[in-house]
Amino acid sequence: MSDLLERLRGRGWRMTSQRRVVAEVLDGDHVHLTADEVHARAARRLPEISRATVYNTLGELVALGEVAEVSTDGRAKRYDPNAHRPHQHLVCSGCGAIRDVRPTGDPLADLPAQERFGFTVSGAEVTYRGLCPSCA
Amino acid sequence: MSDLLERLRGRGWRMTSQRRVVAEVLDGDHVHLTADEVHARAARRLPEISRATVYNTLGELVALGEVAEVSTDGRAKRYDPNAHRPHQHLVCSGCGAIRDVRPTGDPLADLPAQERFGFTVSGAEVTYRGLCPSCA
DNA sequence: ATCCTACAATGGACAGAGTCCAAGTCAAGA
DNA sequence: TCTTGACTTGGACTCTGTCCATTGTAGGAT
Repeated sequence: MSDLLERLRGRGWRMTSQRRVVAEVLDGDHVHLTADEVHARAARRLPEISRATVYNTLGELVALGEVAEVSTDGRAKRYDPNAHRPHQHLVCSGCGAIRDVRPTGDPLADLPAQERFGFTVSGAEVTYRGLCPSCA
Repeated sequence: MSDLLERLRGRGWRMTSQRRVVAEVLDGDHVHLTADEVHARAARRLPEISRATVYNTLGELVALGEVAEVSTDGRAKRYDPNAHRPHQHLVCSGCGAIRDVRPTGDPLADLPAQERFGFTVSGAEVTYRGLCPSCA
Protein backbone atom coordinates (compact mmCIF):
# COMPACT_ATOMS: atom_id res chain seq x y z
CA MET A 1 0.00 0.00 0.00
CA SER A 2 2.99 2.32 0.35
CA ASP A 3 3.10 2.36 -3.45
CA LEU A 4 -0.42 3.71 -3.22
CA LEU A 5 0.87 6.56 -1.08
CA GLU A 6 3.55 7.17 -3.71
CA ARG A 7 1.01 7.21 -6.51
CA LEU A 8 -1.18 9.63 -4.63
CA ARG A 9 1.71 11.95 -3.90
CA GLY A 10 2.57 11.79 -7.58
CA ARG A 11 -0.96 12.91 -8.40
CA GLY A 12 -0.55 16.04 -6.30
CA TRP A 13 -2.25 14.78 -3.19
CA ARG A 14 -1.31 16.76 -0.12
CA MET A 15 -0.16 14.05 2.26
CA THR A 16 -1.80 14.47 5.65
CA SER A 17 -1.67 12.09 8.59
CA GLN A 18 -5.40 11.49 8.18
CA ARG A 19 -5.11 10.43 4.56
CA ARG A 20 -2.13 8.26 5.32
CA VAL A 21 -4.00 6.43 8.09
CA VAL A 22 -7.10 5.88 5.93
CA ALA A 23 -4.96 4.47 3.14
CA GLU A 24 -3.16 2.19 5.58
CA VAL A 25 -6.40 0.89 7.05
CA LEU A 26 -7.49 -0.08 3.53
CA ASP A 27 -4.65 -2.48 2.99
CA GLY A 28 -4.87 -6.17 2.20
CA ASP A 29 -6.93 -8.68 0.31
CA HIS A 30 -10.60 -9.38 0.91
CA VAL A 31 -10.91 -6.10 2.79
CA HIS A 32 -14.43 -4.72 2.51
CA LEU A 33 -14.90 -2.21 5.29
CA THR A 34 -17.76 0.21 5.71
CA ALA A 35 -16.98 3.89 6.13
CA ASP A 36 -17.72 3.61 9.84
CA GLU A 37 -15.41 0.64 10.19
CA VAL A 38 -12.67 2.54 8.40
CA HIS A 39 -13.28 5.44 10.75
CA ALA A 40 -13.12 3.21 13.82
CA ARG A 41 -9.84 1.63 12.74
CA ALA A 42 -8.33 4.92 11.71
CA ALA A 43 -9.32 6.39 15.06
CA ARG A 44 -7.31 3.73 16.85
CA ARG A 45 -4.21 5.32 15.38
CA LEU A 46 -5.39 8.90 15.13
CA PRO A 47 -8.10 9.43 17.76
CA GLU A 48 -9.36 12.79 16.59
CA ILE A 49 -9.94 11.93 12.94
CA SER A 50 -13.45 12.97 11.95
CA ARG A 51 -16.09 11.03 10.08
CA ALA A 52 -16.27 13.76 7.46
CA THR A 53 -12.59 13.35 6.66
CA VAL A 54 -12.96 9.61 6.31
CA TYR A 55 -15.89 10.09 3.92
CA ASN A 56 -13.96 12.73 1.97
CA THR A 57 -10.87 10.57 1.68
CA LEU A 58 -12.78 7.48 0.67
CA GLY A 59 -14.61 9.48 -1.97
CA GLU A 60 -11.33 10.76 -3.36
CA LEU A 61 -9.78 7.29 -3.43
CA VAL A 62 -12.82 6.06 -5.34
CA ALA A 63 -12.65 8.98 -7.78
CA LEU A 64 -8.99 8.23 -8.40
CA GLY A 65 -9.81 4.60 -9.11
CA GLU A 66 -7.67 3.35 -6.24
CA VAL A 67 -10.56 1.89 -4.26
CA ALA A 68 -13.85 0.41 -5.41
CA GLU A 69 -17.21 1.05 -3.83
CA VAL A 70 -19.26 -2.07 -3.24
CA SER A 71 -22.85 -2.22 -2.05
CA THR A 72 -24.00 -5.77 -1.59
CA ASP A 73 -26.88 -5.32 0.79
CA GLY A 74 -28.49 -1.92 0.33
CA ARG A 75 -27.04 -0.86 3.66
CA ALA A 76 -23.68 0.83 4.16
CA LYS A 77 -21.35 0.92 1.17
CA ARG A 78 -18.12 -1.01 1.51
CA TYR A 79 -14.70 0.01 0.25
CA ASP A 80 -12.51 -2.47 -1.58
CA PRO A 81 -8.83 -1.61 -2.07
CA ASN A 82 -8.42 -4.40 -4.61
CA ALA A 83 -9.51 -2.08 -7.42
CA HIS A 84 -6.73 -2.78 -9.89
CA ARG A 85 -7.61 -6.41 -10.50
CA PRO A 86 -11.08 -6.84 -11.93
CA HIS A 87 -13.13 -9.16 -9.76
CA GLN A 88 -16.62 -9.86 -8.51
CA HIS A 89 -18.00 -10.63 -5.05
CA LEU A 90 -19.32 -13.68 -3.27
CA VAL A 91 -21.47 -12.80 -0.27
CA CYS A 92 -22.64 -15.08 2.53
CA SER A 93 -26.39 -14.72 3.05
CA GLY A 94 -25.93 -15.82 6.64
CA CYS A 95 -23.18 -13.69 8.11
CA GLY A 96 -22.49 -11.18 5.34
CA ALA A 97 -18.89 -12.31 4.77
CA ILE A 98 -17.52 -11.16 1.43
CA ARG A 99 -14.86 -12.80 -0.76
CA ASP A 100 -13.35 -11.44 -3.92
CA VAL A 101 -13.84 -13.95 -6.75
CA ARG A 102 -12.75 -14.13 -10.36
CA PRO A 103 -15.32 -15.78 -12.59
CA THR A 104 -14.23 -17.15 -15.93
CA GLY A 105 -15.53 -15.43 -19.04
CA ASP A 106 -16.85 -11.93 -19.50
CA PRO A 107 -20.38 -11.24 -18.27
CA LEU A 108 -20.74 -8.59 -20.99
CA ALA A 109 -20.51 -11.31 -23.63
CA ASP A 110 -23.71 -12.83 -22.24
CA LEU A 111 -25.83 -9.78 -23.06
CA PRO A 112 -26.89 -10.01 -26.70
CA ALA A 113 -27.54 -6.88 -28.72
CA GLN A 114 -31.32 -7.25 -28.70
CA GLU A 115 -31.19 -7.23 -24.90
CA ARG A 116 -29.29 -3.95 -24.79
CA PHE A 117 -32.17 -1.67 -25.81
CA GLY A 118 -29.82 0.75 -27.51
CA PHE A 119 -27.68 1.24 -24.42
CA THR A 120 -23.92 1.61 -24.72
CA VAL A 121 -23.02 -1.06 -22.19
CA SER A 122 -19.69 -0.52 -20.46
CA GLY A 123 -19.51 -2.92 -17.56
CA ALA A 124 -21.16 -5.51 -15.37
CA GLU A 125 -21.05 -6.20 -11.65
CA VAL A 126 -21.86 -9.65 -10.40
CA THR A 127 -22.81 -10.53 -6.85
CA TYR A 128 -22.84 -14.24 -6.10
CA ARG A 129 -24.85 -15.26 -3.07
CA GLY A 130 -24.67 -18.35 -0.94
CA LEU A 131 -23.65 -19.70 2.45
CA CYS A 132 -20.10 -19.73 3.71
CA PRO A 133 -18.66 -22.89 5.27
CA SER A 134 -19.40 -21.72 8.83
CA CYS A 135 -23.01 -20.77 8.05
CA ALA A 136 -23.87 -23.81 5.93
CA MET B 1 -51.74 -8.38 -11.15
CA SER B 2 -55.21 -9.40 -9.96
CA ASP B 3 -53.93 -12.98 -9.97
CA LEU B 4 -51.37 -11.73 -7.47
CA LEU B 5 -54.21 -10.59 -5.24
CA GLU B 6 -55.74 -14.05 -5.59
CA ARG B 7 -52.49 -15.74 -4.67
CA LEU B 8 -52.09 -13.54 -1.63
CA ARG B 9 -55.63 -14.21 -0.46
CA GLY B 10 -54.93 -17.89 -0.89
CA ARG B 11 -51.92 -17.55 1.35
CA GLY B 12 -54.04 -16.18 4.17
CA TRP B 13 -53.40 -12.52 3.60
CA ARG B 14 -56.00 -10.30 5.15
CA MET B 15 -57.01 -8.16 2.19
CA THR B 16 -56.99 -4.49 3.15
CA SER B 17 -57.44 -1.51 0.88
CA GLN B 18 -53.85 -0.47 1.61
CA ARG B 19 -52.40 -3.80 0.50
CA ARG B 20 -54.58 -3.85 -2.57
CA VAL B 21 -53.42 -0.40 -3.62
CA VAL B 22 -49.74 -1.21 -3.09
CA ALA B 23 -50.09 -4.36 -5.16
CA GLU B 24 -51.86 -2.44 -7.90
CA VAL B 25 -49.17 0.24 -8.00
CA LEU B 26 -46.58 -2.49 -8.55
CA ASP B 27 -48.06 -3.67 -11.81
CA GLY B 28 -46.38 -3.77 -15.19
CA ASP B 29 -43.06 -4.47 -16.85
CA HIS B 30 -39.89 -2.50 -16.21
CA VAL B 31 -41.40 -1.12 -13.02
CA HIS B 32 -38.67 -0.31 -10.50
CA LEU B 33 -40.15 2.07 -7.96
CA THR B 34 -38.61 3.14 -4.68
CA ALA B 35 -40.65 2.74 -1.51
CA ASP B 36 -41.31 6.47 -1.49
CA GLU B 37 -42.49 6.38 -5.09
CA VAL B 38 -44.80 3.50 -4.26
CA HIS B 39 -46.08 5.51 -1.32
CA ALA B 40 -46.68 8.59 -3.46
CA ARG B 41 -48.60 6.64 -6.10
CA ALA B 42 -50.58 4.71 -3.53
CA ALA B 43 -51.47 7.95 -1.78
CA ARG B 44 -53.07 9.25 -4.98
CA ARG B 45 -55.71 6.57 -4.58
CA LEU B 46 -55.72 6.27 -0.79
CA PRO B 47 -54.55 9.57 0.65
CA GLU B 48 -54.08 8.49 4.23
CA ILE B 49 -51.90 5.45 3.61
CA SER B 50 -48.81 5.65 5.80
CA ARG B 51 -45.20 5.13 4.90
CA ALA B 52 -44.91 2.38 7.51
CA THR B 53 -47.67 0.39 5.84
CA VAL B 54 -46.00 0.70 2.45
CA TYR B 55 -42.72 -0.54 3.92
CA ASN B 56 -44.49 -3.39 5.71
CA THR B 57 -46.37 -4.45 2.61
CA LEU B 58 -43.32 -4.28 0.36
CA GLY B 59 -41.38 -6.35 2.88
CA GLU B 60 -44.13 -8.97 2.91
CA LEU B 61 -44.30 -9.12 -0.88
CA VAL B 62 -40.54 -9.63 -0.98
CA ALA B 63 -40.69 -12.35 1.69
CA LEU B 64 -43.40 -14.12 -0.31
CA GLY B 65 -41.25 -13.98 -3.43
CA GLU B 66 -43.81 -11.92 -5.34
CA VAL B 67 -41.59 -8.86 -5.68
CA ALA B 68 -37.81 -8.56 -5.94
CA GLU B 69 -35.73 -5.99 -4.12
CA VAL B 70 -33.16 -4.28 -6.32
CA SER B 71 -30.46 -1.91 -5.16
CA THR B 72 -28.49 -0.60 -8.08
CA ASP B 73 -27.04 2.57 -6.64
CA GLY B 74 -26.58 2.30 -2.90
CA ARG B 75 -29.45 4.70 -2.45
CA ALA B 76 -33.09 3.73 -2.03
CA LYS B 77 -33.99 0.12 -2.78
CA ARG B 78 -36.31 -0.44 -5.71
CA TYR B 79 -39.13 -2.95 -5.97
CA ASP B 80 -39.51 -5.07 -9.07
CA PRO B 81 -42.78 -6.95 -9.56
CA ASN B 82 -41.28 -9.04 -12.35
CA ALA B 83 -40.03 -11.59 -9.82
CA HIS B 84 -41.39 -14.75 -11.39
CA ARG B 85 -39.17 -14.49 -14.50
CA PRO B 86 -35.46 -14.57 -13.70
CA HIS B 87 -33.73 -11.55 -15.13
CA GLN B 88 -30.93 -9.08 -14.54
CA HIS B 89 -30.77 -5.28 -14.74
CA LEU B 90 -29.27 -2.77 -17.12
CA VAL B 91 -28.82 0.63 -15.53
CA CYS B 92 -28.07 3.94 -17.24
CA SER B 93 -25.15 5.68 -15.54
CA GLY B 94 -26.52 8.99 -16.74
CA CYS B 95 -30.17 9.13 -15.75
CA GLY B 96 -30.59 5.99 -13.66
CA ALA B 97 -33.09 4.37 -16.01
CA ILE B 98 -33.45 0.63 -15.42
CA ARG B 99 -34.36 -2.10 -17.90
CA ASP B 100 -34.94 -5.76 -17.18
CA VAL B 101 -32.64 -7.87 -19.35
CA ARG B 102 -32.19 -11.58 -19.91
CA PRO B 103 -28.58 -12.54 -20.52
CA THR B 104 -27.81 -15.83 -22.19
CA GLY B 105 -26.15 -18.50 -20.12
CA ASP B 106 -26.04 -18.95 -16.38
CA PRO B 107 -23.69 -16.67 -14.43
CA LEU B 108 -23.28 -19.41 -11.83
CA ALA B 109 -21.57 -21.58 -14.43
CA ASP B 110 -18.79 -19.00 -14.65
CA LEU B 111 -17.71 -19.44 -11.05
CA PRO B 112 -15.38 -22.45 -10.86
CA ALA B 113 -15.17 -24.54 -7.70
CA GLN B 114 -11.80 -23.17 -6.64
CA GLU B 115 -13.28 -19.69 -6.69
CA ARG B 116 -16.11 -20.66 -4.34
CA PHE B 117 -14.04 -20.96 -1.16
CA GLY B 118 -16.29 -23.67 0.22
CA PHE B 119 -19.43 -21.56 -0.12
CA THR B 120 -22.71 -23.16 -1.17
CA VAL B 121 -23.48 -20.76 -3.99
CA SER B 122 -27.16 -20.34 -4.72
CA GLY B 123 -27.55 -17.38 -7.03
CA ALA B 124 -26.02 -14.45 -8.84
CA GLU B 125 -27.22 -10.93 -9.49
CA VAL B 126 -25.79 -9.04 -12.45
CA THR B 127 -25.99 -5.30 -12.91
CA TYR B 128 -24.99 -4.10 -16.35
CA ARG B 129 -24.03 -0.45 -16.57
CA GLY B 130 -23.94 1.87 -19.54
CA LEU B 131 -25.61 4.83 -21.17
CA CYS B 132 -29.15 4.78 -22.47
CA PRO B 133 -29.90 6.15 -25.96
CA SER B 134 -30.98 9.57 -24.61
CA CYS B 135 -27.88 9.98 -22.43
CA ALA B 136 -25.33 8.68 -24.94
C1' DA C 1 14.22 28.35 9.24
C1' DT C 2 10.08 31.03 8.68
C1' DC C 3 6.14 32.70 6.32
C1' DC C 4 2.00 32.21 3.31
C1' DT C 5 -1.84 30.45 1.54
C1' DA C 6 -4.50 27.26 -0.74
C1' DC C 7 -5.96 22.97 0.39
C1' DA C 8 -7.51 19.88 4.08
C1' DA C 9 -9.72 18.62 8.66
C1' DT C 10 -13.17 19.36 12.01
C1' DG C 11 -17.68 18.80 14.20
C1' DG C 12 -22.15 19.79 14.27
C1' DA C 13 -26.34 20.43 11.75
C1' DC C 14 -28.92 18.43 8.29
C1' DA C 15 -31.08 15.03 4.96
C1' DG C 16 -32.65 10.57 3.07
C1' DA C 17 -33.97 5.89 3.82
C1' DG C 18 -35.74 2.77 6.71
C1' DT C 19 -37.34 0.67 11.41
C1' DC C 20 -39.93 0.47 15.68
C1' DC C 21 -43.71 0.91 18.72
C1' DA C 22 -47.94 1.97 21.35
C1' DA C 23 -52.45 2.98 20.29
C1' DG C 24 -56.34 2.82 17.35
C1' DT C 25 -58.89 0.35 13.45
C1' DC C 26 -60.97 -3.20 10.82
C1' DA C 27 -61.44 -7.86 7.97
C1' DA C 28 -63.47 -11.83 8.28
C1' DG C 29 -64.75 -15.99 10.85
C1' DA C 30 -68.15 -17.51 14.58
C1' DT D 1 -73.58 -8.64 14.66
C1' DC D 2 -69.80 -9.51 17.58
C1' DT D 3 -65.18 -10.48 18.57
C1' DT D 4 -60.56 -10.68 18.07
C1' DG D 5 -56.19 -10.84 16.35
C1' DA D 6 -54.09 -8.98 12.49
C1' DC D 7 -53.32 -4.52 10.29
C1' DT D 8 -52.57 0.53 10.07
C1' DT D 9 -51.07 4.81 11.79
C1' DG D 10 -47.86 8.59 12.79
C1' DG D 11 -44.25 10.00 15.20
C1' DA D 12 -39.89 9.10 17.25
C1' DC D 13 -35.74 6.99 16.34
C1' DT D 14 -31.51 4.88 13.93
C1' DC D 15 -28.28 4.58 10.43
C1' DT D 16 -25.74 6.29 6.59
C1' DG D 17 -24.12 9.95 4.36
C1' DT D 18 -23.65 15.14 3.01
C1' DC D 19 -22.85 20.04 3.80
C1' DC D 20 -20.69 24.02 5.54
C1' DA D 21 -18.36 27.60 8.28
C1' DT D 22 -14.43 27.58 10.89
C1' DT D 23 -9.85 26.20 12.10
C1' DG D 24 -5.53 23.96 11.00
C1' DT D 25 -1.51 22.72 8.25
C1' DA D 26 1.53 20.82 4.16
C1' DG D 27 4.69 22.26 1.45
C1' DG D 28 6.37 25.74 -1.82
C1' DA D 29 8.37 30.47 -1.66
C1' DT D 30 11.55 33.56 0.58
